[in-house]
Amino acid sequence: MGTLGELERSVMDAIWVHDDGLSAAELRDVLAERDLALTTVHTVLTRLEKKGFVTRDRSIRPHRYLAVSTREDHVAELMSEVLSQAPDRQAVLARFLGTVSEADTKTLRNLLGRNHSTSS
Amino acid sequence: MGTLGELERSVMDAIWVHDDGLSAAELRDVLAERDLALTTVHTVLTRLEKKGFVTRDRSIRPHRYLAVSTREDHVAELMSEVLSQAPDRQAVLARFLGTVSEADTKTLRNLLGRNHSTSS
DNA sequence: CGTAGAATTCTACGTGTCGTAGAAGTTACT
DNA sequence: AGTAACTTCTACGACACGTAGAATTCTACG
Repeated sequence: MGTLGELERSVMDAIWVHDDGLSAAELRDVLAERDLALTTVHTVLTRLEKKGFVTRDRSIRPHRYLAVSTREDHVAELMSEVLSQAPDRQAVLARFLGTVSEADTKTLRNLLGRNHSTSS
Repeated sequence: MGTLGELERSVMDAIWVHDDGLSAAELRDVLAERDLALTTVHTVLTRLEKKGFVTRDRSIRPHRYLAVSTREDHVAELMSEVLSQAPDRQAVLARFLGTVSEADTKTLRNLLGRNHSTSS
């Protein structure tokens, strides 16, 4: 239930870039290449709201649409979800490390380097 | 184009468990709870073949269906795909580490521990 | 070699989601 | 109150997927 269509993704991308939120009209302009009707944008926004990806500020008139979570949080959550699809997490993580770039592994090493767990 | 429907996922799960492959009839039995017609299983298998998730051994008569890659490889690939959805990979990885279990971080530490890159 | 029975392929339909947007309703400002 | 902008309602076509009947192709046995 967390899947996004193509237009929906584009809209989310735009919203994620604008942390202060945008109105439907602004969104239509940002997505100008698509040349969408304003109502189309509204429909998508309503669906994204229903899916829990955006909230809207109804207190001001051109309602402003805001992302519920950052793109990074969203993607991280998706990764966890995906990881949980396989029973053998270790095997998945091993293969995952094999597919990512050197820079990514370096990042992970850094992040894991500090904050060691002193368990058992 | 790498999405699986619900039945498709169930079928893949069954195929992934049986590394030696299964026939359509065997699959129907494995998915007995669903009480599917054999033709339904065939349709799904054909679609999964078209999507590149399974191959079939056409040399023997009850064709045997085999997974193209292991579930772990598949999931790892999905994770990489998802990760690439955000431009700030570092931020995603940081949040990702925040969402996974202690055991997972330990696994990652182990995997990253050895095999250091001696780059420049 | 012919044919029955099993297996495979072809075709199709119902439902749900998504891109798309017109029409109708609501709000706000003058 | 009228009008222009904004929002909601409703809808339709396309596509994916679950589902499966009908048609075709194999294969083994007599």
